[in-house]
Amino acid sequence: MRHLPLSENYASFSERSRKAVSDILISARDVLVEQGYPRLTMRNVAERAGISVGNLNYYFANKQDLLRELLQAIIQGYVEDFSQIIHDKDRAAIDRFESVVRFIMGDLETRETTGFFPALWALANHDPVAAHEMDRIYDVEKGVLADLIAEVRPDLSEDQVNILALFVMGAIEGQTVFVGFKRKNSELLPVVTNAAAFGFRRLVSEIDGSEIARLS
Amino acid sequence: MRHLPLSENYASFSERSRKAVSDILISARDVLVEQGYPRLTMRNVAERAGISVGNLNYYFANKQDLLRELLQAIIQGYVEDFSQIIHDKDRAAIDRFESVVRFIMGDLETRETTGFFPALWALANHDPVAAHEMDRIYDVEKGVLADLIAEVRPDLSEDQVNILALFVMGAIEGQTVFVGFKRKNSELLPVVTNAAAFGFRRLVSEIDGSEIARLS
Amino acid sequence: MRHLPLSENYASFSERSRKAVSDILISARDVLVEQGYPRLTMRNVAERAGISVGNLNYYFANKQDLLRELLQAIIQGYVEDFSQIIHDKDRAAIDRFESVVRFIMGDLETRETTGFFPALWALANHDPVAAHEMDRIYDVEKGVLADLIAEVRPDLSEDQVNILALFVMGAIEGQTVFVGFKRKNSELLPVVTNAAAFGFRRLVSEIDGSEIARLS
Amino acid sequence: MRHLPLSENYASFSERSRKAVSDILISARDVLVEQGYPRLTMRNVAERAGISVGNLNYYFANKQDLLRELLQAIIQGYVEDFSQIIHDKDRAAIDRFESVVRFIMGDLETRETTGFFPALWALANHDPVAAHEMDRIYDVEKGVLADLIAEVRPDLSEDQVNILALFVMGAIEGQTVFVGFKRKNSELLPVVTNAAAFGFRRLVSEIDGSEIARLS
DNA sequence: AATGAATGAGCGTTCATTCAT
DNA sequence: TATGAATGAACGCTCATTCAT
Repeated sequence: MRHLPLSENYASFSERSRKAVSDILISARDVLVEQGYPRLTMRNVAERAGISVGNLNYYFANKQDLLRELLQAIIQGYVEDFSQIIHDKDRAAIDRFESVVRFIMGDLETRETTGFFPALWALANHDPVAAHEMDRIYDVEKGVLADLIAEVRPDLSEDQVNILALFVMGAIEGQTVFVGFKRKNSELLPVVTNAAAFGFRRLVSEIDGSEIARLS
Repeated sequence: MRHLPLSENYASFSERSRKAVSDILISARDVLVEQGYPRLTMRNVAERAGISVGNLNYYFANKQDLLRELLQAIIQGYVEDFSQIIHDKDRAAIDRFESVVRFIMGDLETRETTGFFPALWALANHDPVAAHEMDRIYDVEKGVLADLIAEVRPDLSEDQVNILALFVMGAIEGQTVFVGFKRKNSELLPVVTNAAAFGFRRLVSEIDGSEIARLS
Repeated sequence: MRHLPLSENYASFSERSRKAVSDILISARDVLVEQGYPRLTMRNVAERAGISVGNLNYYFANKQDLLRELLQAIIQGYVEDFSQIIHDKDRAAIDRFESVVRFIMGDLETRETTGFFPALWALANHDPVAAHEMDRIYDVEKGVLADLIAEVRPDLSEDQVNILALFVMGAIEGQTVFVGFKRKNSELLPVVTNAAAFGFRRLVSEIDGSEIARLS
Repeated sequence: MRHLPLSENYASFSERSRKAVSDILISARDVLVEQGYPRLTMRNVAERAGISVGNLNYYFANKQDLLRELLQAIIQGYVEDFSQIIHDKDRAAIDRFESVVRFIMGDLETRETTGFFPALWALANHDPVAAHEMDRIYDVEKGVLADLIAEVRPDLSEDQVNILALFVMGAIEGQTVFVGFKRKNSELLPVVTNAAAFGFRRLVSEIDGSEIARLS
């Protein structure tokens, strides 16, 4: 599983405390991913982390705080992954674009991703903190895609590039609930990935700027 | 808002009962959509419906039953909509395919759709009833897409058609959390729809069967 | 099972009503005997009787009333049985006494008796109605025993006879919870009955009046 | 009142916890004895103990657990009393037997005994835990009686001794509901005790083994 | 007579949170 | 830091009872 990087809020903490906080966040993530948000209770997290509820409340004064830090930590992990995608300048931009698409889709089949993101999306509908963290990760993901699309299509405006990136990102993320971990068609992820790669490649390469704005 | 068709379980009920059940389901849907699943409590639903908890339990013996009927009713509404998509034989299959894509995407911006589906996806990760209802609606949606794709591309095998339909469906549904109701980029739904229409049209028209199975 | 004689309260009722009341009481008795007092709910009784709760409340305005009538009816059945014990004047009084002891003990093994009386005793500790009905049945039972003891022992005072009858009655009833229906030692009822018959016969025949009042 | 010995489950608890558990069990016993089993609710117990329902559930995770511990504790108190009955070897076995009979009967008039045992008997008809605890106490009581009877009557087989002990025990316990605390004839307990002592003494001394097996 | 619909109180239980130690 | 103890509100659900039809 992805590691859980602590936010800078904990920079000044002792190593022991950082370990405790980290253990708690890992436990919370596991509960959330394995049992869903309604079962993400302070008790369950404390039990999973092997500490008392009182102690959990010492590290996280309330559930809101825990949830915020949890979302930040999980999302930071994904953000760091995206940031590490190498922009190998030797390869054609469109090929690097396809690589990124395939990379993101490859992640959908992990238990963590399938368990976490639908919960995040649902939460973001009513929880501002979740909505904010959701924006954070997808701004990064969209930025990665937009950079590559801009390189492939210097003729497009920034807005047009942005729209394409937004669509491609949503289209990829949407696969989660159909071919994700233990989902009904999870064995089809590889071939769906092929369809995605082909489709987005064509789309990005061939769409005319005017198509984006045209009336239906 | 979409109406909530009662299941045939209630066919034999009195008009008064059907009205009460319908009111309850509408209240439950509103609570779910507006406040999210964790707030979907028997008390909240009863209060919203203007009845007592006792009476709510009279109509739905337990929360599981209420949730099942709610999911069935909501999903039946979507299923009926899909079933009504006219297969206008005068138009080319690829044009009808694009119409369907635009129709589905047009639905994403409704409050109900944006509020409901992420909740359903999250629920389906841990609740078998939700998982089953989710399968039901997406089998229909995928079937609609697959029929059209098969008509456009008689050269593809059933499996290949199915994979394309699965991808297109996931790609459309994924837009929900980015351009849905009150989401950050909801004003971009029309142009993203254009990108989707263009991209899927190209994909379906031009992909070679061998592309689907090729190694990455 | 013993029949359930309706009290004279229902003498003026139509045959149809008497049938309904009787059905309800039988259902209530069955629920009480089979499931215990905590499960003797209006709903359970109505369901068992195949009528609605509303209708049950039509016949018995509240649970107290139902319970009172139920206790009266059940106990009346036992009372009538006791009353039918033939005082065969041809046999010796002590033999008839033993017959009555054996008769009462023979009843303990029925499901109804084992299920009903402990519930009645527990109820009588806190419910005046139950206490009153309990007095009623045991006054009769004690009277039967006392009459025979008085015949066996004309030398004893009425008080002394009464005390002996009270003791014998309690001693018999107490067997219920040890050798009653499905109780741990229920297969020993016949031999325990022998011990009882022998013991009470000796006791009644041989005890001296002065023994009853002596200090321990 | 009898003290309530905590089971060894609580041996490792802090003094404060043991005090709390003990207070709760005492409160629960009082509620059960004074108000009966249907009123033995978590809320009533908590209120009686002067704590919150939440705290009650902290000590006893559910009502079943509370009931089990309560029954165990109450019964352990009686068991310990029985175990302390001195087998004074200087006196004749039959005299010691009579003493035990008188000792047990002397207990019937306490509020606790009269309130508790009928509730236990009723409960045992439908609750396996109650049935088990009931077996536990009566196995001890029967053992005490059987030991003495065997000493009095070395000519009887173990089975025969057991049957006599079973009968005597039931006969004693049965007095509870007639001459127990605040029962109709409670003032007669002393004289009934005399009758019992005399009757059982004669029975045990004089019954012939063959009487136990004879047909009625 | 009989039903179905409705209520409000109370049930056992879980929850996030607080606090003394 | 860490625990165990405590709270009060809310949870899903059942209950006896009422009422319009």
